[in-house]
Amino acid sequence: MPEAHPTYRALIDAGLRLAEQASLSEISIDQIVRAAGVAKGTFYVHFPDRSTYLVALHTWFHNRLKELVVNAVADMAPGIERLYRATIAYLDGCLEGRAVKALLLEARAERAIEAEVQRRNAEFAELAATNFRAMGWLQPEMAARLYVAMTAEAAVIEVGSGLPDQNLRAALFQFIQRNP
Amino acid sequence: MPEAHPTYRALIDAGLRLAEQASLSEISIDQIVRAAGVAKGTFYVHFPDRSTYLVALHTWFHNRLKELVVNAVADMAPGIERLYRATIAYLDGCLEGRAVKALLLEARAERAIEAEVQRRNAEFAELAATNFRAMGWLQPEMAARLYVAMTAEAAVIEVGSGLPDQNLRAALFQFIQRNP
DNA sequence: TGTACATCAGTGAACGCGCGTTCACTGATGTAC
DNA sequence: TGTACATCAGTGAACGCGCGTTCACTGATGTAC
Repeated sequence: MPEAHPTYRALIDAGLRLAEQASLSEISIDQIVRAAGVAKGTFYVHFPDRSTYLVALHTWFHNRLKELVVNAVADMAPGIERLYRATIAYLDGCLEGRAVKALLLEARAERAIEAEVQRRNAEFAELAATNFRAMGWLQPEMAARLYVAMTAEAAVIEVGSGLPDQNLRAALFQFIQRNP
Repeated sequence: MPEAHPTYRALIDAGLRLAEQASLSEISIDQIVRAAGVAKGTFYVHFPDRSTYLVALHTWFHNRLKELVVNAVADMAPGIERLYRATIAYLDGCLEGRAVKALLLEARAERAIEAEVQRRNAEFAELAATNFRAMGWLQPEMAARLYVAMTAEAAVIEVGSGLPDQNLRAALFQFIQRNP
């Protein structure tokens, strides 16, 4: 597996670091290789082109986040409690890596990884939909997609300050409380 | 007022048309002037640089949308009914111009207009907050900001198909029904 | 153990390309007298 | 009414720059015999 190669990792790590300050479209290969401490040609030893790299970067971020969420609710039955717990795991996970804004929000503007982002968002929406269904909501799939968008917005706000914001989370949960 | 000049308008209109198919970062000045039917130099007669143009483009879009929303609820008292009506006006307004995805969502990735987008989103959130306050929600400002994000997501979904989606709107409203 | 060859990550100069921006110039319209 | 000058939107060739990508080469490691 090529993803295990140290230089591959170094290039991905460099990208995640750069994405803390810049949007994906602003990150050039020059910047990436400089941050990773390798020559420009080395980039093309590990990635056929820039697009493939951006997809890999996004996948890396998303897989880690999804794993956190899935683990956090592994033993729970679908329902509002599981939705709470999943949301908290998601927000906490986003706070660990600061590249959230670029990868969660701005990634949607990158033609190169548009499809990938859409697929990944659908995964999260599907996870959430189970809970909305158990909670007896009408249109659980659509509610789930909207809820994911709302949670992503909350993550972007929190990453802005770098700290969990309990008032914000309370506001978020208010949208799913006392509903049919 | 320079915005009234026909060529200025033509350049903005060209941008709005191009934004239906591409994200803002992908739209080059070559494309803009070709779409507007003017020479490249003409662009710089009306805009000092690309950033200023993008801000003007976003402002144009936002002003129109805000006007629609404000007019739709002008005679109503704050509360859930006004929030419904404002949301519907917002979604209907987005369906008229197809550049929504670029200007609502992907615009946040553009360093050039980041601040502008933030200010505009805050305006919408402020409008919505009045209603959440009247509805007795805790954290009405934060709830409003999350709600705006959710509504923007709904707009992007609708513009994808080009048609209003009543199930989607029902799902959206479910988040604010039967709440304290 | 020693020699010859294969493999492959890594290097960095060089490439062509498209971009945003500049600028000297044109031509139509307005103003002064 | 006619002449001289000023103003200003519009033009398009030319610019320098940074980008993604290529490629001939290096050097270390592995393999065969």
